[in-house]
Amino acid sequence: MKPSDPAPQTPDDRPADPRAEAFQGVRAARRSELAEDYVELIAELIHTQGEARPVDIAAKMGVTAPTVAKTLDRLAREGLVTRARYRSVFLTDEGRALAQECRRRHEIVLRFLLSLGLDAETAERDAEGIEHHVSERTLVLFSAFAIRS
Amino acid sequence: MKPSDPAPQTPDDRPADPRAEAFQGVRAARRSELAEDYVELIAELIHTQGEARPVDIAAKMGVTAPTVAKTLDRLAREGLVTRARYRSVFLTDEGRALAQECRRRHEIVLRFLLSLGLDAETAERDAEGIEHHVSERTLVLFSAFAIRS
DNA sequence: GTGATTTGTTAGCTTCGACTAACTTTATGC
DNA sequence: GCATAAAGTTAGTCGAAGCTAACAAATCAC
Ligand SMILES: [Mn+2]
Ligand SMILES: [Mn+2]
Ligand SMILES: [Mn+2]
Ligand SMILES: [Mn+2]
Repeated sequence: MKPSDPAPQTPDDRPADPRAEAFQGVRAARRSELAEDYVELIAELIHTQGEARPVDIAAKMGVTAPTVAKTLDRLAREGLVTRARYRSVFLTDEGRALAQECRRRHEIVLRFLLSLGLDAETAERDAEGIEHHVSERTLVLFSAFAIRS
Repeated sequence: MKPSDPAPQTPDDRPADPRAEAFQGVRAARRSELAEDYVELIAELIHTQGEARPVDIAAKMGVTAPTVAKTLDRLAREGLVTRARYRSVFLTDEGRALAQECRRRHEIVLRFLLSLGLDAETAERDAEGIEHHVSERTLVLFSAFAIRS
């Protein structure tokens, strides 16, 4: 009869499966990871060096200069940084807020791993990846554990 | 100029910066994340349903069927799965080994988060992302903590 | 001030991971 | 057995993130 009446199994963008929701959440986090690492690093460079130059960003990130340039353009498009040709990079208010939030998370995760007994180098490496995948709830527990230990 | 620069030159493909190494490690982990989630899920489907069908993979992953098809082709190219047109998917020995390893990590991270006091839903969601960024050393500490608590 | 070095940009290439649209094959219902 | 529904595939698009090569601008050394 009518092949279009019952709306069978995929009601629009509903996953309907808790697992699918988890994976979608992870994919969403993955999309913001790079922006987060960039603004965090830019804030740090501005703080320690006085300015954030693309060449330093490239060195710290371990990528080439053109990669940095393209990414910075994207961040500018997204309103996180401002830049002028051949000049160093600045954070917008939004970028600065994000950087601060990221730094906080990074710190919490790092201190937590260290308080668990992990060596500094591994802790830094793990934290750099984990920080983008911890919920606010988990951060609360991490903080509590680190303080109490 | 800044005389505080510790690494004045970048001779080969050497990062020379510990931070850059961390970021490169994270990027490497990112590249295997999807393959890991797929083989883990495929193993689970084979175990619980008897077979791993693309339609079920798509539902659990929360993506569309063509996305699954393309990813499965890539996994086949990489020697992790085998497939025949219109048939369900099988793991190679290598794929099965990877799946087992991933399941182990996933379990450790999940149990750790739960033992910290996190609710089940958030724990599952966080574990799905974190699992790809924990070193073996960290896993040891996670296991020890979960057992001890 | 000029030449060399460093830094930054642009163009173009590649792979990945997502999507939609359109099609084919397989399975189901009756 | 056949029509229809479900599952799977193919083709094509898009943006992100990496790279190299080549060039332009800025800065340094002197
Ligand atoms: Mn990070
Ligand atoms: Mn960080
Ligand atoms: Mn995962
Ligand atoms: Mn997993």
